[in-house]
Amino acid sequence: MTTAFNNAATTFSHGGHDHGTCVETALAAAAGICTKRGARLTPLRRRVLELIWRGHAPVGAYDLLRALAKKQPGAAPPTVYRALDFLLAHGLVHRIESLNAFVGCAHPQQVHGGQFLICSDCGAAAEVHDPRVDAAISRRAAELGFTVRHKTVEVQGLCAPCQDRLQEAGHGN
Amino acid sequence: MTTAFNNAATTFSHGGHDHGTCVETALAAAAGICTKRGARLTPLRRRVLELIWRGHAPVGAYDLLRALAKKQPGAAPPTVYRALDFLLAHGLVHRIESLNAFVGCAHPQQVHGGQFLICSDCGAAAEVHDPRVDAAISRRAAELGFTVRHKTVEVQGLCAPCQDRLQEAGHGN
DNA sequence: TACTCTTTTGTTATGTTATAACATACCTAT
DNA sequence: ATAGGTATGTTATAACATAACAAAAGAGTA
Ligand SMILES: [Zn+2]
Ligand SMILES: [Zn+2]
Ligand SMILES: [Zn+2]
Ligand SMILES: [Zn+2]
Repeated sequence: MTTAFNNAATTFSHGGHDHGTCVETALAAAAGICTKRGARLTPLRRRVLELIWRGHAPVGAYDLLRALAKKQPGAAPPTVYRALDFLLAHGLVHRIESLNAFVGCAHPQQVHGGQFLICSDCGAAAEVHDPRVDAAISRRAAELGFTVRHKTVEVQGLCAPCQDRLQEAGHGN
Repeated sequence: MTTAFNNAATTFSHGGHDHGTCVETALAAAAGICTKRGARLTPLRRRVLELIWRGHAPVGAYDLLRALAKKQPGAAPPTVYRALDFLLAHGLVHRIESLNAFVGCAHPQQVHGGQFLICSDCGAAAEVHDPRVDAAISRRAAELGFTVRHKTVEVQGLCAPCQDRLQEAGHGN
């Protein structure tokens, strides 16, 4: 089997993976998608996507702005929010509602509402697509005559490595 | 069977229900819970809870502040955020992350993370507790070694009455 | 009662996130 | 070239949230 990048295990591996490959994969996928759709992944938009992919933890718009402003003094809030709007519209990033922050999409090929596991300790957010979760929500909504437009599932907790680390640290107490 | 207040059908009934009863039920339940716990549902906190229960649509903190300020000129952001902190801590209201807004809890007796169906048209948010949704999320998290602390499920879409109304309006086009 | 400790509320200031509105630059096609 | 659309620059402001300290109110005790 081929190595799967941008899955939950990779996200929570805390640097124990080749993150350069994550970024390359994501940027290449984004470029391909935009070309196919006739959308323009301009240098600015590409730069913002790159900044978001600096890690697996969701990034705030003003963090992006600060990073952007280092090489681009004219950058202002609309600069980054417009880029984010573009990236969101094309499914290249997701907004994490409970953090007011943005994270790169692990599977931008198909349209989807994301389900996220967010580690309270290391901050990483892993995108998962559990059809059972999806089906359970759809089923319940249908029972109530509710038409679903978008599902938000965000689970706060501790990833396995952080649990282990915290437990280890606890031994000393 | 007794009439069930504050369920999804009631929430989406668009005024076709006795909302006074919703409010009374909620305030009485809140008072009971606070008494039992030795927590103080002060006039201010009670007033904020009452304002949140003016409808079934989530309310922003600054909307609450404006409403509060009419009878209480000294009210400032901390006034309302403190009251909200209290109400959240005691499970009397929920925060809707995707709206930065707050809604009354329909079942404050037991601790729970809420699942919400939010109508994009009328704005109402119905709290549901589907054990299958809950179980599916827990199961998936467990498979990935992720320890769940809090689940956020917020579904945007159209409630049945709004669908019907929009479809009806569409006939004229 | 007077005291003291704790909780709640008042008050001012500031931090953080997001958008409105209009100007300019840049592509693309005729 | 030039007109129309898309993207970015720029300034201002709206919307959401918290920090920090002061004053008041409640609850228990001497
Ligand atoms: Zn990576
Ligand atoms: Zn972690
Ligand atoms: Zn009601
Ligand atoms: Zn509705």
